[in-house]
Amino acid sequence: MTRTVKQDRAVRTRAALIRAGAEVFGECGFAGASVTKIADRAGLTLGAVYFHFKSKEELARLIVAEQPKLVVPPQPSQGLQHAVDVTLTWAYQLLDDPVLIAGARLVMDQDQFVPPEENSHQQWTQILLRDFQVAERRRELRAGADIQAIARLIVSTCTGAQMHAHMESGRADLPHRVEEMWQVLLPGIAVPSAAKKLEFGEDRGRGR
Amino acid sequence: MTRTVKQDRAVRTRAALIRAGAEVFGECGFAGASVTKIADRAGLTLGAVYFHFKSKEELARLIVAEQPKLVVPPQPSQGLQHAVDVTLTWAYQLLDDPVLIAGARLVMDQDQFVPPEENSHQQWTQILLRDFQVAERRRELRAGADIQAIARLIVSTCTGAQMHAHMESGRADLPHRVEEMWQVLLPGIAVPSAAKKLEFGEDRGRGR
DNA sequence: TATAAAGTAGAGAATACTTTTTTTCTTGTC
DNA sequence: GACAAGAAAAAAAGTATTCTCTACTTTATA
Repeated sequence: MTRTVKQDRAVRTRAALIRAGAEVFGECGFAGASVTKIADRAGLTLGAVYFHFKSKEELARLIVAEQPKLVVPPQPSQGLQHAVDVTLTWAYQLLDDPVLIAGARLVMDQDQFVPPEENSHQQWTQILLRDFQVAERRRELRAGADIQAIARLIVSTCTGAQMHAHMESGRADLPHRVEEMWQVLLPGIAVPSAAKKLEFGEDRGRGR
Repeated sequence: MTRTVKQDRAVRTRAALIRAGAEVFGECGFAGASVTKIADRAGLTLGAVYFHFKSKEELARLIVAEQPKLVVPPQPSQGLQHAVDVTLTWAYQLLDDPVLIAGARLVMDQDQFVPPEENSHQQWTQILLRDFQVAERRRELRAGADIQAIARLIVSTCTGAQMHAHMESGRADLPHRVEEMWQVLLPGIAVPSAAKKLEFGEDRGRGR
């Protein structure tokens, strides 16, 4: 009997389809992106798309699920600094990563292909919440801070900032906006001594 | 020659179409909303839609343009308080106004039917910017506050908060989130004496 | 009653997503 | 190295829906 493993050509075309899908979803949204457009963008045909993915929904779902794995701060950190690093890394990486761009664009379309419990808002909120729990133990936060509310606020702000930045500058000034966000937010949530120690800038977002 | 004025039946059906359009756009986004669905929702036919509106784009454009006029705080105010009032009014009205809901949903789809200079981000940012200019003259803001940056930040946050609230609670907790936003933001932008005087709560959003 | 406004009904051409069929390529075995 | 078998991709077809436009009919006004 002839056993055949997955060919690496298949691995490549699958990656190409995910990339092309991310690009088109990022530009047109879910409903506006046609499978034909995606196949064309990848230089492939409809058959290739439907060989690798069960449906347009599944392709979109995989692209959204891929996201959190992509955002890994270049330098180790904890607590408040880690929260800062995650947002900055996300902002810088969003400048040229089609998958992250698609994730941001599909935020509102998610209900069409993602089960309610897995939406990206909650994913990001959980990540930040853990950082703030650590920050709380390290006494970096003001007394009585509602860390759940703060985590949600930051995710909201980043989501909105991405949209503004997309429309006004092609996202180029997103990192700057994220940094501004922290400058305005910090006095309200962190103790001054902890806020003073935080590091920002490009180093935090894409390594030195 | 027989002159005939616009019949008020036409006024009613036009309003019904705008409402139906807003509902469907709000649920499906621009590309996902079909003109057929809109006509069905209004209990009318395709012909009626195209009699009143040149195209699907035009209908969406009108719905987005309608927005700022809809948000009028119930009580007169100025400066910082007016900024607060506008955001709260917007949040409360968004709970049950299909046109505002559509405006929020279409934020990312705008490039498909709105000329770049008229996008809703800039509309709202301008409104808040004027409030902050007044606030600055009244010495409500901290020295050296970048009011342009703050205005953008607030619009971003409201945009993002609407999306989170939509997914997690059907928007029910949006006013609460907006109020939380101000509580966290104010220490960073306003002088304590001015912040202390601000009023929040449902009264500010939909009258007493 | 005549005229224009407002709506209905339906057609057309394009495009949508998906499935099925056919071809090409790759791999393992002899 | 040739051959067989299955994986990968192309090609094509199917079904449904898209947006828009063009008659045609109803309704309201003067």
